[in-house]
Amino acid sequence: MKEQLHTQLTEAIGALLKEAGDAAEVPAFTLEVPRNTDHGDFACNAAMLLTKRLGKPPRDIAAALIERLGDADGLLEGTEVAGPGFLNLRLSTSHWRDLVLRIIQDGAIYGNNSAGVGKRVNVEFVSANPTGPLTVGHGRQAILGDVIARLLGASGWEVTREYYFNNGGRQMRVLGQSLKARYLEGLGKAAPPTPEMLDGSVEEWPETLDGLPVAFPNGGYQGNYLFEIAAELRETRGDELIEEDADGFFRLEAQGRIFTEIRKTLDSLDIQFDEYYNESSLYDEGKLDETLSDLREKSLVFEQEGATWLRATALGLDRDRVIIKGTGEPTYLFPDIAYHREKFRRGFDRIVDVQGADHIEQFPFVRLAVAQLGCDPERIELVMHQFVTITRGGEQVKQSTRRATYITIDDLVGEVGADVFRFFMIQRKAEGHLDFDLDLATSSDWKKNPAMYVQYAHARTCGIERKLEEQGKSMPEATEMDADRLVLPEEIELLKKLNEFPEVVARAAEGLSPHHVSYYLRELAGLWNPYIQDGSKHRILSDDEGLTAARIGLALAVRVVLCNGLKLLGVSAPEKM
RNA sequence: GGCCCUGUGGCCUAAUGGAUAAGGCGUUGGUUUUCGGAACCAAAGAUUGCAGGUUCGAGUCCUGCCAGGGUCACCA
Repeated sequence: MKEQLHTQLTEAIGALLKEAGDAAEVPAFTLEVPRNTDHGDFACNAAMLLTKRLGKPPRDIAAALIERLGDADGLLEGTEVAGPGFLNLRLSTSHWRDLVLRIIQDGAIYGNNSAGVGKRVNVEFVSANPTGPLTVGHGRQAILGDVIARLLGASGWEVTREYYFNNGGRQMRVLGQSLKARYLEGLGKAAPPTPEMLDGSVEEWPETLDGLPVAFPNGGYQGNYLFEIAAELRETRGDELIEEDADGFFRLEAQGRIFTEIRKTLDSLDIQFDEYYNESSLYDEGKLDETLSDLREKSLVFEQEGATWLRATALGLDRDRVIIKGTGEPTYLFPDIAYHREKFRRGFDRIVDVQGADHIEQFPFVRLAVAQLGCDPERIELVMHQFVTITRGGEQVKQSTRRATYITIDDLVGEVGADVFRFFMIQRKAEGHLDFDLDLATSSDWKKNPAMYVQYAHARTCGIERKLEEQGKSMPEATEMDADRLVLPEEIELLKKLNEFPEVVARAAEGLSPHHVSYYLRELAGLWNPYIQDGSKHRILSDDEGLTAARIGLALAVRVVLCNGLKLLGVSAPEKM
């Protein structure tokens, strides 16, 4: 419908330009739903864009356009010139009549669009190293990535959700050492570090304490989960693992168990991945060597002080970076470049990386490096998100990774539930700081809790159907739902809101901005809850059968949109609360 | 110090370059005390951090400054 209007406008503008002897292309004008409802259902800015080319005042051009547009084949009921030269277009009533029926008929697919049909997108998110439980920061990323994937899916894209499993490097080695230390400590074969050593006030650690060696590495992982794994190992294996390698058995054991826990956590949030891309496969398949020699061919690699460097300054960046350490081990950056190149080779039209603010510095290096390898850098997009703070009782909860006093996703989901957790995590745009207010999330005053406010709006639409049943009446046929009977201002408001949904989805998907959807749902619920609340003003189930059918139609349409919207957010749409 | 992100009513925030900057929380004043179990209406509250610039038009884009956060590893 919007497309039709757009086409008609383009034709009218083209005709106008031709008349004026201007053969150039029609400029890209906007056709949008104005904030102010007095400005019609759509507003177009074309006239103002043409002032220079036509040398006429914008309002005159607008008037000429209106003349040529007419009623756009019955689509429009009113057109007018407004403000500095906007074209305000009002849709004919038949459109509103059709809307309710269309929503009900489309059902689960209402709101979808075809922007990405035939194209493939890769969304990489979480990608946490299995060194410990997922924290709240990972949680934000998990929900962001998942909802972005859902939005792109609703826009016709073929989506691959990917988790980059990065199990090489020093961190994992330290993890193995930490686990082995806990194991030995429990057997009385090693001494645990003192609290002073752990909190960083002792720089040089002693090799022994009370005659026992200190096995725990400086900077090791202090979380309780390692004690638990170690205890389990002692229970099942006794002391037979003493000779096992920290970087072998213990590292793999820790990695395996922790990753299992991570997947459990993700599962509890209803997040599944299509692909766990293993860093080590880049080594096994020679992708690193290949990338290195290709970069070398471009003179982007040099040796210095025993290490191999990427000449990033040649790409306009402010410093060069080591890609292979003096030890022969690659840094994080190197496989990451090869990895992104592989994403291109795997045939994705669009590559989306969801990353935390701490990772941001990495991105320009990867992007410019793969660009040198023949990949179109425009096709990689970064969704960067700031961190999450948690507030309880009006005070910020202190978090420290080093001391392992962080709050995990499991903690939080256990407290507020997956639905509230998900909704809260996409309430703000990604680049902004997010404060997770536990008092609000667990509040018994549910009206203040936006997740439940929206869910409740959905439950209420279902309540009407139950009520209908109680009264022993049957659901009216779709054809009886005559939206012409919906004439109250609040009903028109609702119809317009429902009409907006597909555009909200399209915009959120294109801009990789899930928060548009949560805002929209909050607004729709904000219209619907008061409407249904005040039964005296506009009863839905009344003696007037025609009106009843029309309002049931409205309720069903609202239900469809709330349900679809919540589904995009991965939040359940309960029929009863 | 370099680079990145963010500055919007008292608080939290929204706004594909569009018209009178939109919600929620809180505050104040009414209405309602009942349902289809989470009430409604109204009011107050803003120089969109500051100063320039770009143009028909800037919260949005550009430059400089100020403030907060992040990051500047042969960590990941």
